[in-house]
Amino acid sequence: MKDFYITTPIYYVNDKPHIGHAYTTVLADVIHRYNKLIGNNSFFLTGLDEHGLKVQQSADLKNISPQEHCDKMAPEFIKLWDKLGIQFTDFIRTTESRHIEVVQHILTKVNESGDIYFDEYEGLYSVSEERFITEKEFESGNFREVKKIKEKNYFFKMSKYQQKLIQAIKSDELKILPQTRKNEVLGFLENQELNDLCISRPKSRLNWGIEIPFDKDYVTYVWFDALINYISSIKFSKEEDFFYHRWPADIHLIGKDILTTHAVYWPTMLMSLGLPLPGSIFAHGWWLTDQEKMSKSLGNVINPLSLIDKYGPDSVRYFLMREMVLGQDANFSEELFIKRYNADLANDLGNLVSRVTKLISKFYDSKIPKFVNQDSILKEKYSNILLENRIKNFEIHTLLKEVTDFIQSINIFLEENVPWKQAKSDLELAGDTLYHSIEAIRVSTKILEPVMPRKCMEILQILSSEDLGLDWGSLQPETLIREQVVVFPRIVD
RNA sequence: GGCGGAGUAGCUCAGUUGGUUAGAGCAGCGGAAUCAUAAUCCGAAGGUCGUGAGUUCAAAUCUCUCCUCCGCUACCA
Repeated sequence: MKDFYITTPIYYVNDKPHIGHAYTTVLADVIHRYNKLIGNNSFFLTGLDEHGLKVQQSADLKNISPQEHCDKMAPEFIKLWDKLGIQFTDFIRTTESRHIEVVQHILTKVNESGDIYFDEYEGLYSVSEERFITEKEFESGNFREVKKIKEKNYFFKMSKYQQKLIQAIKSDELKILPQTRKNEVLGFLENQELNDLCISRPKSRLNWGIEIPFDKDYVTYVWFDALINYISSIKFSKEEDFFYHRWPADIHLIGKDILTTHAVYWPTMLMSLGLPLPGSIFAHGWWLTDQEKMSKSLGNVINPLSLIDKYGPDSVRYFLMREMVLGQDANFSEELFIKRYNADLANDLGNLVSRVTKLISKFYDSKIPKFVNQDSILKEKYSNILLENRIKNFEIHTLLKEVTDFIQSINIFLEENVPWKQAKSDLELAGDTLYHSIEAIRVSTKILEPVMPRKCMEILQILSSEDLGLDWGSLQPETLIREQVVVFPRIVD
């Protein structure tokens, strides 16, 4: 069976990583880990986009070579991913030879198949920015020295695949999620004729790029180069078995700002190559901050990434996953973070762990008590969480809501059965209550583990059950509870 | 301008093909409990479901008017 294959965009090294990069990457990591949890082999690719004008300009400003600039930026990303516990399978940089070779191979192949032609391009050129600008950019009035100039370039026959692309999107052969993004792309494709894509830049103007293999005077347009990372990483054209064991990707995770490149350029490139299309493209929303509350003059601007140092990576991962509704924009503030953390992690889950483990220490000498009844309301509720479906539909947010609801029901279960009272008259009955409670905690933790790997491992270690799976009833009576620590200390202002 | 989305309790949002007193979490209020991280549980309160009209036995849910906000309208990366 083919591996599950998930990607993030490769991030442009012009910028230091910010919350948007972190969100996409955490989401990919979480989906990757969930797939492993349910028994799939999963391949998770992320990396860096290192060519193009802006990289060259950034390097020029610092008086270093573009490659040096990239080599300085790359560790910024890798360090952050390490901090956030990102377990990518491969990290690709577009300046690596393994990528460059594939890009050139593809250019050659597409050229030979007749999908590339040489033509004159006329556009609005900004002298100060050293690049062509769009009509929209021109209308914004932010560019002073704008000239209309002509330039010879190579074009990819994207328009040739317009109808085929519309068909693929309509039929969900290429699924674009969420639905509104699919509508957007279809509206765009059906209402106008697609133009061909200019895929080269003359070296006289820009030389930081991959040389066009059949014309030494040109380098490859950065998007044409960058998108190919999704297949160069997995050895397209080099190791067929390795490649087809992963391609097509199950999901390309992207921000909504790069929808067109992924939903139009990329699939048409694949069509030209005769490769299968990715299963889905998921465009997520953006993190917003309340303009009124976040202002420099008030001095209360917070860098979201600073929360990692302050409160730990796992709780940030949880917040990102829990707070953003699928595909929509979400608000970000430290206040929201603290509320969410205290409510779900400290008050509910963390406190519950203390509550139950301490009862077990007190009444059962720290050993998991025996159960009397096979079934309980908790076991039944657990069986209603359809983990696999949620993961297949990328409904991480809904899944987390279901798990927190389940955790709440453990607290209710305790209130109803009052094991601290039961224990005084009927140790066996109280033991049954506690077994079902602690097992419910264990499976909840297991489900949360892909989101909060380190913290959940701590809890599982307390229960001496790091190696147990998702099945209800795996926890064995007599298992020793280890020393309790406060896993999610409450945040007090 | 064109196409599309959204406007539901103080806040963040759920609300299947129209159908009993519109739901959840958080905040606030009252109470219970005291095993637990001043954590937990219960209860009440809180909404003319953006506006106006229409269709219907029945509309947050369908149709139309208007108001507000947002997205897309490519070949920047």
